[in-house]
Amino acid sequence: MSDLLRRLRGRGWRMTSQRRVVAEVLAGDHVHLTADEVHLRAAARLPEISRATVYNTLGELVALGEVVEVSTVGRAKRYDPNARNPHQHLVCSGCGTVRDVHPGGDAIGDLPEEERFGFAVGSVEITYRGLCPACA
Amino acid sequence: MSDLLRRLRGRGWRMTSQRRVVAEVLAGDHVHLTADEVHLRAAARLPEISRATVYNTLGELVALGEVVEVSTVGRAKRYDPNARNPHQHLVCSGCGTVRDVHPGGDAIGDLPEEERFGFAVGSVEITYRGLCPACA
DNA sequence: ATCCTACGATGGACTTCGTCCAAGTCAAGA
DNA sequence: TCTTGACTTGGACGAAGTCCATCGTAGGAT
Repeated sequence: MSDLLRRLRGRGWRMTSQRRVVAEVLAGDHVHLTADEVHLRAAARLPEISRATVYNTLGELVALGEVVEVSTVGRAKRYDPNARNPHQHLVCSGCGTVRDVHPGGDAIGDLPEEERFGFAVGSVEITYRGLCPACA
Repeated sequence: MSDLLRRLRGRGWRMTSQRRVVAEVLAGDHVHLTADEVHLRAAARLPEISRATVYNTLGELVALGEVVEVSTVGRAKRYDPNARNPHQHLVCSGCGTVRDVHPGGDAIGDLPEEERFGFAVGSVEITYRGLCPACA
């Protein structure tokens, strides 16, 4: 939506048709797409867009904090456009569905000083695993 | 260690020199190695061992629950031989090093009922990210 | 102890995911 | 409208991992 586009413009992003299309694809559905899926959907609107541009743009969106990379075990990275609303993921071990969840608690605070090994801990990523109603 | 080897043998694993070497490499240090590092170390003892065999063996160890795959964003998978002792991970965003940590708190309990969407939540995986002293 | 055979190992081709680069294009400020 | 440097392109490249036909061998059978 233009919300995202407006924010990007406000940060001095040079607006090109390619970047607009990628941003629109991401904002369109709140699904977790792979880079290739983003490219596919972007190409539906702008056939000449190149893979390199999609990768570049996704990387920039991640750097700007507008999108989060979701690490999936073994497969291609997925991009989560819901970055402004901090959340975690609940994954069905049966069918792979991903849902956004908002646990309470303070996971970073739960890591004791002596377990930090001098690291500057900046973020925490929590993945709940289980079976969805359909798979149970 | 022969602990691991004994368990594997007990499960009907056909013991070959390649599998023994891979298991020994993993059990040797409690470090989180990539498949390539495992191959490198295994080849130091058994020069002819192939990459495919290392991948196969690691996959089997994971399937048997003896080793856990650590998903790292954008880097090669790492293999954690410490699967029998539940723990979480602290990952350096700079160099990719992984350390085992034991946070307090009750992450599963922190997920409210209305955020579970009817899932039977069985486990939680927490990854802390930050910069290690060397990369900071 | 030796023989058999199905399971495991091999290595090279292949796939997937992603990055890099030189050259061309174009958004937006002057 | 002109200029310029940021952006895009496509193809080569690279890293990680899988596949497969063939060969070797662990370990049960004899």
